[in-house]
Amino acid sequence: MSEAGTGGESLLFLTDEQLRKGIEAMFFAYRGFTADPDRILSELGYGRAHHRAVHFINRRPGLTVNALLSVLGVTKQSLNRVLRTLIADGLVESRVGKSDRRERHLRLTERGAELERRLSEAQRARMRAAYRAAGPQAVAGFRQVLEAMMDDEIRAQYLALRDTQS
Amino acid sequence: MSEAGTGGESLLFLTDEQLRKGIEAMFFAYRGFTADPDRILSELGYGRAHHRAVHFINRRPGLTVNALLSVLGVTKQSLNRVLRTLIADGLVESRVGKSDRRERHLRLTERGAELERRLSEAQRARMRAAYRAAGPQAVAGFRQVLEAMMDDEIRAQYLALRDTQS
DNA sequence: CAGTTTATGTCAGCCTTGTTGACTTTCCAA
DNA sequence: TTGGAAAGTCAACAAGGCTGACATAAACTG
Repeated sequence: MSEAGTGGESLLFLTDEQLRKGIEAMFFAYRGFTADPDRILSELGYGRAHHRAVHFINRRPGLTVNALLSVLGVTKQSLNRVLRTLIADGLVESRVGKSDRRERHLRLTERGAELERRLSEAQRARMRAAYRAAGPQAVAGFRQVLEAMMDDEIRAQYLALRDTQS
Repeated sequence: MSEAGTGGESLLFLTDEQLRKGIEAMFFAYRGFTADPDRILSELGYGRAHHRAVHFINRRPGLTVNALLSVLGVTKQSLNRVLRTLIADGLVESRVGKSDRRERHLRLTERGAELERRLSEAQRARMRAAYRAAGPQAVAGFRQVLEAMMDDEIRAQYLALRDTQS
């Protein structure tokens, strides 16, 4: 795994050693990525699962339980537990669907939106600092590698969501 | 990436919208990042915690429980449970410290090393594909952003480990 | 209209992996 | 030599995954 490559480009960045550094960087960076929201959440007695639900409900207001399920990649029983507490606490509202009354459409209440802003601002602040430190070109590369790392199915979901207005 | 900015550089990459895309990319990519090892682990009745322990024991053979604890960022009780099963299953060996007999020094057995190779090769394969697809420049940016995203303390640990031979 | 499928919710029970508290063994310093 | 600190272990609890079974309501299909 080394030395000069085909196409006149070095392949040194594909050595096991380089890959290992990337793997460890991913592991440690993800800890930082979730650290700030985690602190806020634990004050309120919530966990990461609540954050994820709130995030995607904010992103697609009115989405159905089923849609949320498939974005999050968890079972309905697992999501339901989280959703139940968010609804009981008045952060999420569940409305019966107009055209299909079996569906429940989810949206954040004003209080839910407030929590969402608090969580996402904390997460953005760290991201902003990292982006600023690394510069625009690094950020473009960062996004490229992450997108290439996703499962095909997940990437399709991500791309469909990516350029959507919230 | 265009426009004029302070210092002659565009700041469009720091908009909330761009940050949000990065946050979601991180979320979905991490799922892909762990997906392959997770499949192998669940066949064997292990979880991600076992993977992390095996990874870092392989990286620093002979490290103490305490050292492993601080790399992983969990409590010793939590780690102990995982370690106990790995030792019972003959994947990890625990030796009483020579100079300080309170310490336990951990290393992989041959079977443990075999599992480690299987797990890390699966993870590297995905990483390699992503790196190859994105190219060396993107990879450099990827690493820069990840490093900037870590907590200061964690980054120090990561950097100390980064260029160490395993 | 009867029967089936779909969307959702709920209960029960299991597992992994985090937590805190209490305890033992060992080391070291006063 | 004794008391505290450090390393590790055991016990018990909680969050949040999972599966399986089942209920309800609404929609769809023959």
